Amino acid sequence: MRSYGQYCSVAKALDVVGDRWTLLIIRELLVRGACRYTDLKNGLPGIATNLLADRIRELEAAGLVSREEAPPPVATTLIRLTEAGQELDPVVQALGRWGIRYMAEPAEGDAFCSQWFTFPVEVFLRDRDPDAPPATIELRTAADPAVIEVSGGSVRVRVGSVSAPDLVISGRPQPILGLLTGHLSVPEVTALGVEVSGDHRVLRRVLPDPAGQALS
Amino acid sequence: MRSYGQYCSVAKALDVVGDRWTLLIIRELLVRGACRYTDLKNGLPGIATNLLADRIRELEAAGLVSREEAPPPVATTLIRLTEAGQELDPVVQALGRWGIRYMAEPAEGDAFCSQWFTFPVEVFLRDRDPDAPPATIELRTAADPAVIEVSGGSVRVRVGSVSAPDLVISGRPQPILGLLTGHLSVPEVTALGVEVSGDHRVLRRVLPDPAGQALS
DNA sequence: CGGCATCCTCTTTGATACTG
DNA sequence: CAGTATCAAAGAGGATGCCG
Repeated sequence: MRSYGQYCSVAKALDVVGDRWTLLIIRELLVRGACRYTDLKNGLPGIATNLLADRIRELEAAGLVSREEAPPPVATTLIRLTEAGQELDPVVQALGRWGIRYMAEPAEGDAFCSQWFTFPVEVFLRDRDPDAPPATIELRTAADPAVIEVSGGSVRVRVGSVSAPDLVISGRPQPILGLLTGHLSVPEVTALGVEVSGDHRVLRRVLPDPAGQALS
Repeated sequence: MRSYGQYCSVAKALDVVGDRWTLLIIRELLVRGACRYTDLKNGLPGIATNLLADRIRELEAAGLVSREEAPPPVATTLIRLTEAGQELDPVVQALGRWGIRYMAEPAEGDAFCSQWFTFPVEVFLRDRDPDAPPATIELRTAADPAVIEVSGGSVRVRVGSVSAPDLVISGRPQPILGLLTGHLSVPEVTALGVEVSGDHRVLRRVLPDPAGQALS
């Protein structure tokens, strides 16, 4: 990217990460951890392959990501964030919080990946009963399933499945997001075609107060 | 900007503010408050005038800025952030903090504007003696002067001058920044051509601890 | 398959000149 | 002061090809 040529830390930051797609690549590496080239490509629907290759090279040159040869069983190169790259977390978080205002719209034709549930969950969900035994919620959309793990005061999301989830939420991403952010209640999302089956008390455990009350 | 087409709040945020120059326009409006077109142009050295006009229109359409006709004495239109625009402050702050790592380099040929002192000051300076009377530090570089106002527990920066500053710091932006961030001491910046004249105790009042000790 | 490189088209930008 | 007009250069997007 062409430098802004301004002696200001905001401009300097954007000199490095202000290019199109760059912060979304960082987002993927933050929520997924180390990735293969193909994982990145799948998590960034719409990116041109040459552009992804270019950006990874630029990020590597800037010291924000590094490549690592995985040992024989996997035998591929993994791309991971360096410490400087990880320190972009507050930037991506701030963007993710600010952008939540645009998630209410239907998003016709938008792509969706289950790891993107991470942002709303980190912002809105809390483990309000840290001493209770660990619990899991499985999220099932058209994309891969994701699991919310609630345990000892922390709430985490990861891509994947679990053998016996306490609660399963299936449906379109948008109403599920409405439920997780506390904007919609269980009856409301059910009316929107979302299926919520299992132990509803887990929801009360993680949802913020006003929504937790309105669950019924 | 072409949409990323991803149902993710980070991507949605970048759909709106991810264009080149856009976040720097927000930066100017955050640190300067309402601005005329020309003020923005001066605070964004390097931007093409048509691009600035385009971006302002886009930001207006997105509801992040609004235009306001100033009353007769000024008789010009002011551009100001809406509430949604102001809420980008955490994003710009996070970028500004992350970008500080690139401010150590000499920045040969970079432009500088005095309002950009705002970011390091907000990050690094504190009023450690809130009950002391208000104090002011004037910063003089090749650009317009700026004033750091220390009063009642808060530290602010504004463009402009003051009649009788308690302390005056003159020189190149880079070593002055080193002083304000606590990376350089007064003797060190003096050796780099910075002149510090007045009541040095004001510096002890605002600088963080380790540097405050190392002033002598 | 995973991991790119090439080629081509289209859009965005940067620089400068000009106007109400 | 507050933009618009013009045009060349750079960058993005999309398709396809190559190689271990």
